[in-house]
Amino acid sequence: MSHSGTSQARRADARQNVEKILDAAITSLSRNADASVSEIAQAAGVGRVTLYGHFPTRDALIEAALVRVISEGEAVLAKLDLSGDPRRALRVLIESSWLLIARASAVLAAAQTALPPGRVHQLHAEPAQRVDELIRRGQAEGAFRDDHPVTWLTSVLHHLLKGAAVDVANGLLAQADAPRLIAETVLAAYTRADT
Amino acid sequence: MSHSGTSQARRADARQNVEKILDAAITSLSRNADASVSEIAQAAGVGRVTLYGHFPTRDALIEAALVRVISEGEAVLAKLDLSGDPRRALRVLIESSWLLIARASAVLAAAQTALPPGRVHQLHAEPAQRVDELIRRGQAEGAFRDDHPVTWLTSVLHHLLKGAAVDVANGLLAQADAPRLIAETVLAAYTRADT
DNA sequence: GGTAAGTTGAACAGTGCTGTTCGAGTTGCA
DNA sequence: TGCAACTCGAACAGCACTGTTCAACTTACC
Repeated sequence: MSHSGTSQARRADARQNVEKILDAAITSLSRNADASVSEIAQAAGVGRVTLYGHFPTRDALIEAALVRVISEGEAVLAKLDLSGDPRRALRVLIESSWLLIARASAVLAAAQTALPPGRVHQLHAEPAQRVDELIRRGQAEGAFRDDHPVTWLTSVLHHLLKGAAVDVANGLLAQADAPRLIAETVLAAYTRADT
Repeated sequence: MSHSGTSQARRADARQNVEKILDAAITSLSRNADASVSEIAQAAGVGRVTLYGHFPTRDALIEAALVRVISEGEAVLAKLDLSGDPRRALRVLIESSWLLIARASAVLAAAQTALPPGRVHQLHAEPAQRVDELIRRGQAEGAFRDDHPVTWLTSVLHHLLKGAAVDVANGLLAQADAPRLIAETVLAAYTRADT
């Protein structure tokens, strides 16, 4: 029952419960950024005490959920072929990962208030850099506008993804339409307007 | 001391305190979406009991703050000349009101979790429609792309404004650069990209 | 089948919040 | 000057949550 350690020789159901809890944490935190531990435990179909058996504190649970959702995102990102035309690459990136990224940014927001400042950015740094490089390359090749700083362009991508997720959650936007609209909008935003 | 009523014959310092409280509520909620009543009272330089003297409940306070920040926005919006070239109008709209709108959306987010669902949208409907009409007109005149639904275009504007505010708060974006970047990005996003 | 590992609800202490009451102190205003 | 309006801190009850303990239970695994 000792939480973590070197993660060895745990009984099958224990490991399974950790998974269930993390899943429940991610979806619960997505719906409500300050979901209670009881709420998450219930969503996981597990007793509250069991949860505390695996995670010493609520913050630790949130951090674990964040790590998980980020590594999920990393896994998807790593599989993608982001070489070649930057505009195509960006489209691929958005269309194949927008749901995951939406989940991620929901948990990210939840973590932002619960974890020490900087910790989130630290965990998020690696996958973020991958996107960063794509955009930088796009600028260098003349595919994306270079009159805006990279940080702003990545920010735009981030906010539009997150915003679209919010819209879907609020029923203002259909799941199916989202990826296309996001991709077209981001590509347009990355292009200098004539006027 | 009776809260509200027909808002008459209140002593000067009382009215003044209500103002101080609302101001403090707006700025406090902008920093922290679930700021406590004590926090807000302290920020207003007022006792907690005094605050409860003016607002019966935390939710009532939040609603009042929302009403106030929205009407502030309305006041700014109403003063603007949004006729003529839609692209120019949109630029004017963003540059002259982005700070206010940022404040508004922060409080809006805070209210979203504290007020009954629909209430926020209800209060927000009027000023939102004004922007709606501008975008609709822009589409009709061929100034904005019409292959995306109006709801999405307004959403894009909304999310970019809010996102920029977050970036500024996090030190990722300079106050001074924000309006220009937002305006140029939104205008680009409203323009069909060649590719 | 036996045993250690894991789960569970009940119950506890501690904390921080909301909203209220009270009594004493200030202060606008006529 | 006087009084009602207002403010204020202290202190209260109620609630929800976080973590912890315990003793009984089920279950994976050899």
